[in-house]
Amino acid sequence: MNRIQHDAAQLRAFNRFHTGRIGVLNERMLDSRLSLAQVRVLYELSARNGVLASQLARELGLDPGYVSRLLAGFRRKRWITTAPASADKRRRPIVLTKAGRAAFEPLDRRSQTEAEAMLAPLDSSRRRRLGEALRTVRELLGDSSLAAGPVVLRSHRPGDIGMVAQRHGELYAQEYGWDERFEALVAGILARFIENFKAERERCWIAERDGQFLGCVFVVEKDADTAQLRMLLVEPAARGLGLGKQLVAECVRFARSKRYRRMVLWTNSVLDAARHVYESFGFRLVEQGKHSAFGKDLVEQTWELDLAAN
Amino acid sequence: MNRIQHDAAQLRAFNRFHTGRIGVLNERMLDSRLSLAQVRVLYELSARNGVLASQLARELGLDPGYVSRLLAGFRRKRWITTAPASADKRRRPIVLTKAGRAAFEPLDRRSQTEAEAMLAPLDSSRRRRLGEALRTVRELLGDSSLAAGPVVLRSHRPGDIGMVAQRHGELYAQEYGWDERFEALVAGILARFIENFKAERERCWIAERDGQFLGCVFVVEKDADTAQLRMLLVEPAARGLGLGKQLVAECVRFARSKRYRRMVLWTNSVLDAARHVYESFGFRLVEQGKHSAFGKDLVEQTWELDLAAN
DNA sequence: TCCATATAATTGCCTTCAGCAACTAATAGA
DNA sequence: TCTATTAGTTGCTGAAGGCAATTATATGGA
Repeated sequence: MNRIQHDAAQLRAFNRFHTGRIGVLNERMLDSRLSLAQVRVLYELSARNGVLASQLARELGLDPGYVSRLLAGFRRKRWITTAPASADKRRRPIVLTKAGRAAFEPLDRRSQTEAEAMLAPLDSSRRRRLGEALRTVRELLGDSSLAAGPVVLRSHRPGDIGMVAQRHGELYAQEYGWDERFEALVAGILARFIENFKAERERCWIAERDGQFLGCVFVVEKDADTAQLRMLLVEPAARGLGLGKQLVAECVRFARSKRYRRMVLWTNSVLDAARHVYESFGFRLVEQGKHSAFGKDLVEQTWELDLAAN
Repeated sequence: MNRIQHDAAQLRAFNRFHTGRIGVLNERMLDSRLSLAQVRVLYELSARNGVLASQLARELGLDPGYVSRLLAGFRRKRWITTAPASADKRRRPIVLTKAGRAAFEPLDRRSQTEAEAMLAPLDSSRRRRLGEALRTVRELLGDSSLAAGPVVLRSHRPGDIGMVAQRHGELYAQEYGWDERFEALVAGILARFIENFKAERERCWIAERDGQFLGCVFVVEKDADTAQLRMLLVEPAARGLGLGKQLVAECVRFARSKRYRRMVLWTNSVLDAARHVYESFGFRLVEQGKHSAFGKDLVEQTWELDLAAN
């Protein structure tokens, strides 16, 4: 069994577990008179005012005729009414009545209570771990309704040094085939960064979203007048957000505020995306040369930005 | 909304997502003539020879009468037979016939293919992340059938250096309140380990289970006669498995095989569990002294093991 | 030893579920 | 203006599946 087959088998095992664990709870919904389909429709109605029957059918994967009948049933109980028609007279947006809300509310509360009961045996750190895992699954299986949190920049704390080294190591291995010596180089730089850390002259930014590492950048003192930008990294998952620019902008702003006169950085010709970011800030290529490292033949470059200008 | 209510809401959101995403796929099982219940029963039958109808009903949450009818249907198609009765004549263990297996096999393969298709858009690191998340969810929601894989020891590869540093940093921060300078120390040691790596004299072991980091240990050359054991770490989740002993045993065996005459290690008085492991291998405390590091006052110790003995 | 009680499996009865196709009404496109 | 498409409804129907009664066997006391 190869890797993807194994992963798929895991996914199936999870699905069986989940239908067993959750599905059964739902089947005859919490000893109300309502079927699972009815509850799902009610939930949608309560969450989104004015949905169309056709939307419900499509999104919940139900037969349109069946949905029509379910809705007819709700209408008979006066749980829903048809909203004043829009321009298109075929459409009849559905809204829950007060009675409908009242009928749904205890179900909703009950289901909430069940979920809480499931979490009760877990301590808060486990709950957080569970929450992250659930979010990860949804994200990776492409839940479009999953609202992403904001990107936050923060300074470093324990665990970050290793994380930054690890992501450098894995990413550059994946994308450029560099071997573990690159990761070691980064680890060494990071180690020195912490050991000689000058809070007034140096800084790092870790970008996260929902606790997930998205990228980082470091500014270290090269000499009294020169700041060095190091270890700019943007996760593939975060590309296209302008995160690289944002991180470099922080560095430049910081360096200016600390009265550095110039900023330099070392990079590599294969890193196209990064180069474009540097260029956009006015960095100029001042030196380059071939070298061999990390199991590859590379062209290293030194870029410089005059901070005194403009 | 307090914390647990929020978490419960997340769980419910996940359940809705999952039933939408997976449930629907299953409903009318892959355009075969079989219902979801039939497929679930078939799956159980194929996985466990000789189950009882009552077990199926209980474990899948189905009505016994319904199960009986499903099985009668299968029996009519000659997909199952009743195994020779056990001592208890009420019980009729069910076994799949060859025809039953043949009927299930394409379904199973199809479902496997569907799962693979779902994973196809994910690269391998995302797949690993997904697999971990799925496993976490099952573990935390108490899936008793979750069998843990074997613990495997392997050598290092890109990403490990950072991971090892990160776990040192986070764990020691959590458990002993050491600050990020400890992580930096570890990162520096790791960087030098890779940069000066002598494949014939040095080695590291990373312990994993199901792709999850469980612990590590390193052996580096101190001088021609002396091996140094460094960075022994066992994750809290893996404690009690004897992993610490196993890792140290690998180190000692390796050092012996490379003709080192002694093995030394540096540790700290607060690390009780590790000390016991060292003692059990015959390490003797040869030196200790107070020092301040990582924001704490500590007692560092040097231990030594004579490899020439016995 | 015998009886009350429990477990395993089956069957009859019945309601609800839910797929399919035909149908109406309104709209959009050519 | 004609045609195709979309939104929603309705009739028909087989299957799903809950509940209770029934049979056969086991088991644990008195």
